[in-house]
Amino acid sequence: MPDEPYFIREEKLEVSRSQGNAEAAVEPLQLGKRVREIRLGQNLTLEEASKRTGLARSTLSKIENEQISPTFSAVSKLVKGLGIDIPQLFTQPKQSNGASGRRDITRSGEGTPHPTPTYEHELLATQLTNKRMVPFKTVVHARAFDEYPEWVRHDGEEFLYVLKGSLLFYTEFYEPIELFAGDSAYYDCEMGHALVSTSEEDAEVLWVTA
Amino acid sequence: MPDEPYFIREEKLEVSRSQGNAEAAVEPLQLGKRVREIRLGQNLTLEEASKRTGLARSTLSKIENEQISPTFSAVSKLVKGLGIDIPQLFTQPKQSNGASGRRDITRSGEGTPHPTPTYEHELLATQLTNKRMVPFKTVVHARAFDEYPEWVRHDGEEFLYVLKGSLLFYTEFYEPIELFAGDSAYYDCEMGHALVSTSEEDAEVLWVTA
DNA sequence: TGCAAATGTTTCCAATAGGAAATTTTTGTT
DNA sequence: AACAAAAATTTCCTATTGGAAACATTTGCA
Repeated sequence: MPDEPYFIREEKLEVSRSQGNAEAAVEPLQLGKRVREIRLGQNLTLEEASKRTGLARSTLSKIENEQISPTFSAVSKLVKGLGIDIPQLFTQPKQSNGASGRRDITRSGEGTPHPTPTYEHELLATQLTNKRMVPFKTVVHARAFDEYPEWVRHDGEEFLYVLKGSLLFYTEFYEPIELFAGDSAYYDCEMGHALVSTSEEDAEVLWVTA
Repeated sequence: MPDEPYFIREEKLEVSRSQGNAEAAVEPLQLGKRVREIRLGQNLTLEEASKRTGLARSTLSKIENEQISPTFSAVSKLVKGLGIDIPQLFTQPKQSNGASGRRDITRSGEGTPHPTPTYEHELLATQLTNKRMVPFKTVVHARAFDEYPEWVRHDGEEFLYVLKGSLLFYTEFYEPIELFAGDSAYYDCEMGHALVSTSEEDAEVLWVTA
């Protein structure tokens, strides 16, 4: 079972989801569909997308139709060329449709899970693509700073809000500071950062990246 | 735009989203290096990592030594099997490069108050300027939709998370929907929107605009 | 030191990704 | 409807990936 990542498995049963949004059926993520949505969302033809990404028209077609599994190099080109938000690729699709009247509701606990040894992420609003922000709720499993092999660093800015419990907020250029429920922080993600729970129960935080 | 809260307007959102530029240097070096760091950080041998990810020992070795560019399928297995934080894989650690090491902590209740008839905002992280996002916590005083003279509309996108209580989320193009603590929403702000508390106590929400 | 087990690398080859061009499908126009 | 142009898919081929096993290196221990 741990063989195929859950979001790639193709023939998996369709978990039907309650709630309005009609038609449910959370299809396991199909990278191709995702890419196609994003491309069409930008009104690009394969030819144009090809120019932007440097990938052949035929290759793009095959990727979108799930006929091949692109190499990391190809995915990188896609990401750069189409300005794709990385987490988008790893989260559920779902049509969001044009104009600026988009809306995506995520019920408590119904986000897309993404566990790591130190954090347990729950990605929110994953049905919308092309978002400026990436929101997710996280349970902080880490109990000591040395559980992190290295600083977490990436592009952009991050807003952090402590929902439950307390934690130590480590950053590369500042002293660690303890945060409690209701506290928040805003910081540049290029600066190494890491969280460590200090409360009895693992702390819970809300994170938004842009 | 009518009704745009001034604090959003003033915040100078410099949302610089790099859109697709052709060609571009791809293959952010050292995917392999990062994988190795992460694996060693977890004290795993290639053999163990192989079991966890379902990739052959030799394949892992080649990935780590940058001898091959793994397929998306392989990368996915890596991510799932080793619990890798996705953005970490696609971005460079970029060491001291960052002049950007800003950080702003806001203690619970210590934000900058900004009351209106319907909302009571508390602006967070106000010490930092030039942010991409504007986070604020809000108590929803409104008890009926008609307390709003007109739709609230402004530029950008908004993420909403219900901290306490329950409320009705009115939007211009959708049916109103009731949200409870823990629920969240992501929407385009050009679409009229408004909140109305339905719980005994005024609902509290966290808002992030970009 | 010597040797065995464990870990990591390389080789070989079958499977498959990616590009160019041919083919098919869709779209728009008269 | 018929045709042309645009867009997407498929074909064919070469280059590259990924797995099994051989090979090499390191580690641990007597």
